[in-house]
Amino acid sequence: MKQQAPLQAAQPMGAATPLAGVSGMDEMLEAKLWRNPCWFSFRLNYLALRYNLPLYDWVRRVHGLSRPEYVVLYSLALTGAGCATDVVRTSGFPKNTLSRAVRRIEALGLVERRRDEGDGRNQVLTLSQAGRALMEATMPVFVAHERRMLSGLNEEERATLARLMAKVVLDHDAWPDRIEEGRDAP
Amino acid sequence: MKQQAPLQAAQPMGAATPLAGVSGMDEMLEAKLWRNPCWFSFRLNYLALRYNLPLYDWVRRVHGLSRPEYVVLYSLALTGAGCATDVVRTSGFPKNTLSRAVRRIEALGLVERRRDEGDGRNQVLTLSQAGRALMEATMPVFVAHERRMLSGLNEEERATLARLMAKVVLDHDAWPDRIEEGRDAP
DNA sequence: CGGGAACCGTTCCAAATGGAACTTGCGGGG
DNA sequence: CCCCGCAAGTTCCATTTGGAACGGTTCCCG
Repeated sequence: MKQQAPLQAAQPMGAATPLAGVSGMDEMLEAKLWRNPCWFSFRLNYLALRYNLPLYDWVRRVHGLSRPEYVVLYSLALTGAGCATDVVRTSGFPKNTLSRAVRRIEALGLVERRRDEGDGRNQVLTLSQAGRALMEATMPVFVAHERRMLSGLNEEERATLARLMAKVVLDHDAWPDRIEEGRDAP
Repeated sequence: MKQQAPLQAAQPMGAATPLAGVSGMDEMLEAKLWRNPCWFSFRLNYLALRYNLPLYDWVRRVHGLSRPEYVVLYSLALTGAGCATDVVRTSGFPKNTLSRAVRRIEALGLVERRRDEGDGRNQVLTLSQAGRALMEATMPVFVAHERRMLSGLNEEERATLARLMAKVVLDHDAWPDRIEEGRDAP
C-alpha cells in the first residue's frame, strides 16, 4: 500500500495497547483510536455521534422535534425551570438557534414562558403538562440507548468513567472559548 | 423557586457525589451532571462542544477550512491514505458533505485523489505536500487544547479515561444505527 | 443620577447542511 | 452471461444553521 509515515503519535498514551487480534477492524478507526495524538477528542466525537444521530433522528421521525427543540425540553425536565441562556451555556447551541427552538415548542404547547419579575431581560421557561408527558415517554429511549452503548463496561468501570469525565467538566471555566490567531505553539 | 420535581434520576450512578461546595456553579450544569439519567451523553456532548467550537472556529478564521474539510485532512494525516467512505464511517458526517469537502480541499491543492485500481468505485485520497505542511502546522494547536482540557487529570487518570473510552468505542458494532418507531420500552 | 458596558432574546440573510434520487462500478445467482 | 442488488460518490434542493447587527433591560461607576 506504500503509505507515507503518518505524523508521529507524540505521546505514548498510557497503558493502552492495540488489542492485537481485531481483524475486520476498520484501518482508519484503529488509527484514530491508537495512533492519534488527539486520542481524547476522537473518542469524544465518535461516541457523541453514535449516540446523537440515531436518537435525534428517532425524535424527529416520531415526534417531529429538532435536536435543539428536544434539548430545551430535556434541560427543563432536569431543572424544572430555566431561561434560554442557561441552555445556551450547558448545550453550546447558539442563542438564535435556541430562540427559534423555544418559539416553536411554545407554539406546540410543550413549554410555557413568562417574563422574569425582577429581571425583565430573562424569561422563565417551564414544561407544560404536555411537555412533561412527552419527556416521560421519550426519556426511556435515551436512557436505553446510553445503557446499550455502555454495556461493555461493568458497574465499577462505569462509575470510574462518570467520575473522571465529571472531573474534566468541572474544570470548564479554565478553558478558552476562542483561540487567538497567531498561536501555533504556546 | 417552586420548581416541580424533575424526572427522577433512575440510577444512583456510581460513587460520584455532588462536590458540595461549588457555589457559583450554574444550576443547570449541576443538574445535567448529577441529576441526569443520561449522565454519559451529557458529559460527552458538553466536552465535545467545548473542544470543537473554539478549534474549528480557529481553523476557519486562520486557514479558511470548514470542519468537514479539516476532518478529512486530519484523517489522512493519521492513516496516510484512505477513501471518503472511511472518513464517513469514522467521523459520522454524511457522505455528500464529505464529497464536497474532498472536492474543495482537492481544488486547494491539499489532497490528491486517484481512482483505485482494482475497484473503480473507490478513490484513494492522500495528502499533498501542502496538505501535510498544513497539518503539521495546525495539529499542535489541537493537541494543546486537548491537553489543557485534560489538565485537571493526572497521568494515571488520563490513561484510565483513555482505556475506558476505547473499550466503549470498540463495542461499536453492537449499537443500532437507527431506532425503530414504536419502541418506548424495549 | 446618567451614560456606557454587559446581557438577554430576536431578526436577518448568506451559507452550510443533509435526505433523496441518481450515476457508475462490482459481484453473485439463476 | 446477464440481471438484480449493493456500494462509492455526486447532484439537487428545501431546510437549517449560525454570525452579525439590533432593541430592550439591568448593572456599574463616576
